[in-house]
Amino acid sequence: MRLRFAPSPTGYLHVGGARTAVFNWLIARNGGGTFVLRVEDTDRARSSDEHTQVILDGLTWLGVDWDEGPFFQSEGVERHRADAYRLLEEGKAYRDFSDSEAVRAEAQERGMHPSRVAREKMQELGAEETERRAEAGEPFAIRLLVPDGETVFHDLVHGEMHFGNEDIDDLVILRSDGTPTYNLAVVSDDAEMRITHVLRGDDHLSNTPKQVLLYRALGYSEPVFAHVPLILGADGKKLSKRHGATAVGDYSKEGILPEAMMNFLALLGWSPGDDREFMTRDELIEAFSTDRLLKSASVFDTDKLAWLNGRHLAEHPDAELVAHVRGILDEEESFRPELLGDTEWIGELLEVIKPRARTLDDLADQARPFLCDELHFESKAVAKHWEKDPTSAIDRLDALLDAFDGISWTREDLETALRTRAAAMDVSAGKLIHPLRVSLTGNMASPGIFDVLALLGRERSRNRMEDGVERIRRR
RNA sequence: GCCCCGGUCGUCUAAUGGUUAGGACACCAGGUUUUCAACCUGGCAAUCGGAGUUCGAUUCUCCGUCGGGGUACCA
Repeated sequence: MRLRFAPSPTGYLHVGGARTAVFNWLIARNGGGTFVLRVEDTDRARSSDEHTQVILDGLTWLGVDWDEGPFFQSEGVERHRADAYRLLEEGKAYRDFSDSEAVRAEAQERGMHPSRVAREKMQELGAEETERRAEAGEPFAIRLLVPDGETVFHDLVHGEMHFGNEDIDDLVILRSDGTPTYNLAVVSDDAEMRITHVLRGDDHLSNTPKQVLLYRALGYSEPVFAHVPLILGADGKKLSKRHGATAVGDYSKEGILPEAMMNFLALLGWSPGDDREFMTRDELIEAFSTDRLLKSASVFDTDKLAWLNGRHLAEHPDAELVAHVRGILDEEESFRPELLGDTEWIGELLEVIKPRARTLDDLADQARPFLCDELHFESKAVAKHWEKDPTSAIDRLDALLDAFDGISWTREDLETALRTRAAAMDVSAGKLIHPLRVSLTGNMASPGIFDVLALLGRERSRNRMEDGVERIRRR
């Protein structure tokens, strides 16, 4: 089994393309096949090395690795050209000297397809004249001469497909400037690379009969086709930039984990058949099969992706999470990277912040009060728990400073001390906890307050509490 | 216009010629709790419409409708 992913480097790696890549990769890995990467850069004007690199990086990030390539379609132009000329010599294609603009206008006028007008012109011209003009160096395009009849092929997703050849135009296979067109290039390349399974987006379904005709005309053996449905935006329209993030790179920037992205993408247009949704890479490879591919388009639901990411986050190795958090917090001036060295402490921290985070960005936000000295005070928290009743807030922080004085700094003892003091003051524990949380984290919400105290340690906690008292006084 | 593809809760999906049409995300309610999450319990919610085949169709067929793709000397 030989499969391929063949993106054109005219933009970033779109999630739809990424999903196609994932499907191909999954099939290859599941069945011991070979996965080939081919960059379709025949459209020179729109292609760039930069885009190619972005696409390669995106695949690598996702964990989609290739066994062969990347090959570049532009490297095969000589072969493409040779294929086109062979068809010409064999009478399966013809020269088209006409001006494409004029032909299109005429076709429009006569209600015909442009290629049929071109075919008519070719026939009017006659073989001799055609030959003469070619020898005189007049430029021409080469069109495939579509035979009468019907083109039938099998699609793994859609079943047997029938197309009447009268609906297939005599497509240009070689432009008048000598460059091959897409349909010829893919067929020639897929044949050359001995691709056995072509799985791609539904948008290529209508191209397939043309390509099948090309395979047959060239005498190349046809691959098995599978056309997977498209991915839509939340409004049910084709996913585009106005839906927000559509590039794989956008999601990596937002703190989505690659294994979560792959998991989510695999579930768009495919399902394992049971109720499993959270799946590791290995589980996906194990479970994947083309016969469970779906026919209908699906909507890219970022909420579900976020949920899935949270699940993967919980299973992700701590060391890597720490590296990500460091990357994000490095921007922060008061960041103290040396704290990351204490693996036991970091482990405890991650344990309490992981369930509160869905993305790596969330995780960094949660970790910030513990890893940075400078707090970002949430105005809502300050207003509610400090400013509404500043006197009580100060009293309560002072009381806690006193209550915590000299005790062993453990979750249990801290809790006992706080609750005892609350009882003595005849207030609920929450009344002490809320202003305390603001002083320790600057936030409205945080992990359990005794976890926060323990994680911060005596020194940093007391400093922040004292600083809190100062801040309230100054207001 | 012509050709082609598709249509199960808001979303991702499961299922079968006969089921109370299942699960998940989201949402709502309750529990837990110092907050926010996480977690537990419960709830809301779907077979695009119309014919036909059949004892019985969500499932099979046709028509319609809606959505999508193609119809380039783009890929």
